Amino acid sequence: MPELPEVETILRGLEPYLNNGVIKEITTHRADMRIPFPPEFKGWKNIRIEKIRRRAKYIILELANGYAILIHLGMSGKLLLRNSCNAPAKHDHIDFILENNKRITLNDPRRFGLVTICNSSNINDHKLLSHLGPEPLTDSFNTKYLFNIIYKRKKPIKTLIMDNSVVVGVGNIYACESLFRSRIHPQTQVNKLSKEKVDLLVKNLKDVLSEAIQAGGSTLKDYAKLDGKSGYFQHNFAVYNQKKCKTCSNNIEKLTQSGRTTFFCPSCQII
DNA sequence: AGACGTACCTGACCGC
DNA sequence: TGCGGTCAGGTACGTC
Repeated sequence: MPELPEVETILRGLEPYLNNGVIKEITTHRADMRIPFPPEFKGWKNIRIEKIRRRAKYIILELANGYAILIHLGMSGKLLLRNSCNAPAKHDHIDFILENNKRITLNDPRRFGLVTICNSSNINDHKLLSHLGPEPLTDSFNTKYLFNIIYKRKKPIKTLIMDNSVVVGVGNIYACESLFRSRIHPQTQVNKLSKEKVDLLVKNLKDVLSEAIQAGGSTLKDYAKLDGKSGYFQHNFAVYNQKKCKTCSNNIEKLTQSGRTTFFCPSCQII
C-alpha cells in the first residue's frame, strides 16, 4: 500500500507524538497480522521512545528498554491517531497507548502489514532488513551504483527498480511514474540501458519520490495520513491509473509484470 | 545467482 | 439483490 512517500508522511505526522514520548502500554485485538505479535508487548509499561525513524517502508521506534519496534503497513495499513477511550473499530489490530489520553492505532483490512521487535543494537541485521538496498533519496543510490548492478542483469527495468535488494521504497506507482518521466519502456531489459538513461532514471526516481513527499503522498483508497486526511500526489500522476498521455495524447496502456499492473505510454516510452 | 510464480487477506467494483 | 470474477500503494518464500 503505502510506498516510501506515504510512509515518510506518516512518520512525520507521528514525530510530534512519539519522539521522546512514552508508550504507556500496547494492546492487541488479535494474535497476529502477517506474523504473530511479539508476546513481550504484554509486559511493557511506560517505555520511553528514544527515536523514531524510517528504513525502506518500515517505521522503526527505538525504545529505552533496548528494543526497537518495526512497523510495516503492507498494502492497506494505516496508522491513525485516536482518543484512547474509543472502542476498537473494524480492522484495528494493535494500539500504542500514549500519554494525554491518545493512542496510535494500526488499522489494516488485508493484514499484509506487520509489527515485530528486535534488539536496538543490531536492527540492520534483522531478517526483514538485512537484505535491503540503499535508500533512494541518499547519495549512496546513484548512477554508478545502479549501473554496476544492471549491466550484468537481464530482468525488465520496472521489475528491477521495485526489487528491495536493489533500492528500497519504490512501489508500483512511483516505478511507473519515474519510468515515464525517463521515457523508458518498462519492459526494457536492464542491460540494454545506456549510462545516460540510467542517470536520468536515478534523477527522476529521486524527483518523483521527493515531490510525492512534498504533496503528502498519494491517496488511492486505503492510504491516509495520521490525521485521516488524503495526500495529494495522485493528482500529479502522469501514467498510473491514467487514460490519456498528457504529453502526446495517446492512450496509456497497461501490461502485467511480476503480477503487478504497469501503466505506460507506448509512444513516449520506447525500448 | 537470479528470475519467476505463489501465497497471504479483505473489500470494492463490474457484469450478468 | 446477489453471485462470481477481478483488481488493489507489498514482500517473503519456494522452485526452476
